[in-house]
Amino acid sequence: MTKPIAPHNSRPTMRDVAALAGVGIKTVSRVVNNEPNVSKTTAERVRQAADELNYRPDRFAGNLRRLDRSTQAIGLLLADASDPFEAVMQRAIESEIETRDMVMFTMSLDENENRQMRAVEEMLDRRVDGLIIMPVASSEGHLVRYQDAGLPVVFIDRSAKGASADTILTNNREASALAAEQFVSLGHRYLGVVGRSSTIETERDRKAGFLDGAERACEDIVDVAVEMGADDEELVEAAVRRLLSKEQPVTAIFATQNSVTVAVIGALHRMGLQHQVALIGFDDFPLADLVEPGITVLRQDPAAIGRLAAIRLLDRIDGEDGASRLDIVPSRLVRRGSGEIPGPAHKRA
Amino acid sequence: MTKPIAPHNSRPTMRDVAALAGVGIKTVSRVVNNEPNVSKTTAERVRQAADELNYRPDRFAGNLRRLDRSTQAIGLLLADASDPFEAVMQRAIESEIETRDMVMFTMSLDENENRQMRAVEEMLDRRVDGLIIMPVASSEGHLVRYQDAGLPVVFIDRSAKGASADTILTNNREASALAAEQFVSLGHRYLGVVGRSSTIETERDRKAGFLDGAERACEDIVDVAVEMGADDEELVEAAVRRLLSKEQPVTAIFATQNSVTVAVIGALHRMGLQHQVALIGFDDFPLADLVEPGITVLRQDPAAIGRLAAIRLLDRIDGEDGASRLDIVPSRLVRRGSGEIPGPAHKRA
DNA sequence: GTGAAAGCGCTAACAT
DNA sequence: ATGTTAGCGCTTTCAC
Repeated sequence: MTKPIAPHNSRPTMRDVAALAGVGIKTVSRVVNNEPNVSKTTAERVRQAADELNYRPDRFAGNLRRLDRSTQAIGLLLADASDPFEAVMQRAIESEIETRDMVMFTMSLDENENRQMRAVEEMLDRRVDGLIIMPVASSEGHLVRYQDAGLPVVFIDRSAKGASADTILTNNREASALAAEQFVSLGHRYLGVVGRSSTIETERDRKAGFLDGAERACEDIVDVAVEMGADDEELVEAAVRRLLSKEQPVTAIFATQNSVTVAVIGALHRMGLQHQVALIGFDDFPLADLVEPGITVLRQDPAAIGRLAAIRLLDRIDGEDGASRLDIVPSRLVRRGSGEIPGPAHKRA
Repeated sequence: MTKPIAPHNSRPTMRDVAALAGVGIKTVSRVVNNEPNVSKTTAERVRQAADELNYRPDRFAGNLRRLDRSTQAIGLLLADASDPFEAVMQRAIESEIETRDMVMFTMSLDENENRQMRAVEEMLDRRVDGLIIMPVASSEGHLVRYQDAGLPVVFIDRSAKGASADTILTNNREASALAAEQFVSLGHRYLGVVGRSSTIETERDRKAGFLDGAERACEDIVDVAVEMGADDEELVEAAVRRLLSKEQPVTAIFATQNSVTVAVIGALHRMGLQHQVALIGFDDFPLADLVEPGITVLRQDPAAIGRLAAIRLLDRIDGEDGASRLDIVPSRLVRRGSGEIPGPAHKRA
C-alpha cells in the first residue's frame, strides 16, 4: 500500500504513430481499421511505426465517436458459475464467441432477484453487446426497456416471465414424464419426487412432468409423494426418510437435480436400501456408472445448450429481428440399473 | 440479419442532466462522482434530474481523461473453465472482487501457449486492472514488460517460470509424498503412478512428490512404476492394465488428478480389482464416498485458493509493492477405504 | 460553490 | 490517396 498507483497506461497513441510514420492521424486510423484508400507502401510504413512503438489502439476511445458502439463483449448471468452443469455451458459459450474475438463477463446470481437486477445494470454500464441470462427473478420485466432500446437477450435453462426473448431449454417435462412411465411400467405404484425449491422453474417443470407421466401411465392407482425444498444434503436425507416411512412407503424415487440425486444416493446407502428402492435422477454426473447399483439418469446436454445460446445471441447482435425463438435441447434416459429395479406390481416376463 | 443495427446507446448524457437541473455540466460531474463543493440543495436537484432521465455515467468516456484509468475489471485466465476444480476457484474469485464492485472476464487456455499470449493481449486491450493466470506456457516471460509497466498479476494453481508474481499453490509435493508413505506403511512395495501429460507443472510435482515419499518411506525395496500422458479414459485404462500385468504387478496406485482417478476407478471395476488394488487420488469429487470401496483422496481447497488469489491481486491493485509472495494452501488426506487396502508386506497389528 | 474552456484518443464528415 | 476539423462524454484546470 506504499507506492503511488503505477498506471500501466502510458501507451503510445495514434498521433505518436502518425508522427513516426510521417503521415496524418487519419491515415493511421485507416490502416489500423483496415479501411480502404491507403497505398500499400504507406500502409506498410504505418504498420512498421506501430510495431516499433508497440502501439495498440484504444478501443474505448474509438467507441466514443463510432456509431455502432460495439464492445465485442457479452455478459453471462448464471445462477452459480461453480455448478458443473453451468460451468460446461459457460465453456461452450466461450468457445462459440471466441470465433468472433468476443469475450465474456460472468456473474453469479445465487437465485437472488436483486443480484440479477444489479448484474444487468452492471453489464449495461459496461456496454456489453448482449446478455445471456439464466433467469432467477420472478419476473424479467425489468429487462424490457433495455430490449426495447435494442439490447439482445437470450434466456438459458429457464424460461422467463414478463419478457420475451430467444430461449434455450431442456425438455424438462417430457423427460421427467419418461421417468415416471418407466417406474410405473416396472410395477411401482408408490412414487416419490425429491427436489429443491419450487421457486426454481426447472424444479417445478420436472416435478410437473413427473406427475403428468405418472398420471398418463397409470394402470392401477399410482400415488406420488412430493418433497420439494430439499436444498441441502440434510434436507434431502430427511425427505427420503419421510418417503420411506409413510404408511405406504415409496418404492421408486425421482430426483430433480444433480446434487439432489447424489444426496439421495447417500441416504439410500446409509439405510442399505440402494438395491431395493428405484432411483432416476435428472442430469448426469461422473461416477454415476460406478456406484452400486449404477444410477439411471436423464442426461442433459449443457454444451449444446450453451452453444445454441451463443449462436442465437450472435444472430441477434447481427441484427436478426424475427419473433422470439424457443429451442428445446433433448435429454435422454441413460439406464444403469437404479432406475430398472422392479416394483411390487411387476409382472415377470 | 435484416434490420439495421439497433444501437442500445441513445442514453442521456451529463449535458442533458445539467440542462434539466439548470446547472453546469461540471456540477453534475461533481455530484455523480461524490466530489465536494456542491451545496446540498444543488446536489439534490441534480440527482432528481439524473433519476428522471435515467442517467448512467459513461465509464469509458470518463476514463479517457481521468488519470487512473481503472476499469474495475480483472481478467481470469484458466486452463479450462469447465473443469469443476477451476469452476470453484472462479466462483471464489468472483465473490471476492464483487465486494469492490469489480467484474471479471474469464478465458480458457486449453494448455495452449499461443492461446495464453493472445488472451493476455486481449485483456490488456480491454484495460483490465489486473490478471489472475493459471499459467500454461513454458515461460511466462512475455508478461514481464506488462508487469514492468505496472500490470498486477497473480499466478494460481501453478508456479510460473520466467516471470515473478504472487502465486497461490496447493502443497502438491508434500501431499503426494504422504500418499506414498501411507502405501508403504501399509505393506505395499510395488507402487504405480498414473497421471496426465508431464508438461503440466502440477502433474510433475505430484509425481515427484510421490517418488520422494516412496524413497523416504522405503523400508525394503520400493519400486514405483510411472505412467504419465494418460490424457483420456482409454489411455488411463491402458496404463492401469500395464501396471497390473508387469512382472511384479503394482498393488497400489496413485492418480494425480480428478479425472484420472475416476478413470482408474472405472478400469479397476471392470477388472474386478477394486478391492485388491489400493488407490489414492489427488483432488476430491462427489460420490467418492459412495463407490465401493470409498475413494481415499488428497482433498484440495479450490475456494480458498481462489479467494486468496483475489485478495492478493486486489492488494497489488491497491499499490502494495513488496516482493512476490508465495502462498501454499494445504490439501489433506481424506481416508475412505481405497487407500487403506493393505499390501503383501503388511504386518497385522 | 460554480462553470467555461481545453483536451483525453479516437472516428465522422468533409475537405483536398 | 491523404489530411483537416469537429466532436464523442467525460475530467481536468483554472477562473470566477
